[in-house]
Amino acid sequence: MDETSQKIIDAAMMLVRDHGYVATTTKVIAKAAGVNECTLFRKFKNKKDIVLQGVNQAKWRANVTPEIFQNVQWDLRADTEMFMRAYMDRMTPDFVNLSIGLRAPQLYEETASLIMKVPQAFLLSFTQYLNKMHEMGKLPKADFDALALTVFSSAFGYTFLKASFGNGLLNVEKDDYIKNSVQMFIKSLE
Amino acid sequence: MDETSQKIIDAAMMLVRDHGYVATTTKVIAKAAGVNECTLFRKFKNKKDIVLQGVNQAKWRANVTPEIFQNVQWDLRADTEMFMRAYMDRMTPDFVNLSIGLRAPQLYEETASLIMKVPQAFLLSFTQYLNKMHEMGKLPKADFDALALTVFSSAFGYTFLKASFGNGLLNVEKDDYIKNSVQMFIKSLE
DNA sequence: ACTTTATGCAAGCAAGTACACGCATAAAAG
DNA sequence: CTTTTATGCGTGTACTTGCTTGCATAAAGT
Repeated sequence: MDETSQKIIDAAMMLVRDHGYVATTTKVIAKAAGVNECTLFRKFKNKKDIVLQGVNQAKWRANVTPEIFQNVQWDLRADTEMFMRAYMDRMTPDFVNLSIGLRAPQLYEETASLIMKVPQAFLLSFTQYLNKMHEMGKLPKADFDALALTVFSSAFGYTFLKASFGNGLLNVEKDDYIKNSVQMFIKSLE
Repeated sequence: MDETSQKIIDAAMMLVRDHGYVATTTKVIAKAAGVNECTLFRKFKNKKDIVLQGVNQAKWRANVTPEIFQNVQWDLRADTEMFMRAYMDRMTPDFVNLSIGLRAPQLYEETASLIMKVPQAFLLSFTQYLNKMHEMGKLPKADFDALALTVFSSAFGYTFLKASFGNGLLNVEKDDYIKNSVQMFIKSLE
């Protein structure tokens, strides 16, 4: 990926994040990237191609992959906090807004599976973790699918609401929120 | 509100829900409403005016107001389930998608406060409820702001994820999910 | 019977949109 | 030194977009 192309992609992704895909015109992409408009079309097939290549770059995905959840200590509280924090630290308001900006009918079909990978990474990893904890005799049998979903929803809900409404809606600090949510989760399993 | 204007508003809102505000053109609104395009501008100031009037209609807001949370029995489990169900029954995928479709910079400033009223209604009502339960001696002292937020995030997260990814991501049934989440919440307060 | 009101229809308009073409030029590669 | 490559610049094109105007007509109200 040459420097110019990368500048174009970066500009496009930031604009999509801030204004949505449809409202992001090739003209403003070019201006924001500091290149001539026709350069976009020399480097990329079309506008959609720019964004699609951006979505496929690691730097334009919140770095939420199964790997970030591997560092477990087999302690329920510490690990659940780690899971939530790993997600919430990476899924910044910027990335929340980007995934909404990408929800244009023209490209959603091609981006949905990528966007879905983030929640999937959390849910799969955490469910597997809970199952292993059960096998190790550290957890009673329970509906781990539903439990993992509840924990993830908590992380997701907070992140999304914060990104959308800021402190106008919720003035609970992230750390307090995580502690509180995990405490709830733990106690319910005792 | 005359019949024609209402048809126009309804068509516009459905299109915004399905394709977003920017991608919803006056041409397709007219076609979907079964009227001539110039009729839109006889009835409304401009495209934005159509959507703004739609947003202000009760039928185009999920009917989530503080009133729907009034029917409490002062039983923590029953009431928390009622809160979650009241929200989740009304906030259908259609309304989730509509609120995303409305997130266009051109009108977000004027719709954000309306969109925010839904989470606010839940959070305020539930926090007040928890405080009253505490006054009645049925609950120990706790950080009710953070607790309410966690419960709401659970409801919100499930609703949003279901609307966005359907059963591809989560095959947990709504009723199971509510029961599970509420169980978690209750136990944590014991 | 007359007037008002609501709508359709055709045409149009200024601005914008994605994208293309040809030409100039400067740097990099051979 | 020559050729290739990358880019800027101006112009252009086919189409769309939000919105307007003038005229016809049918229904509704008086």
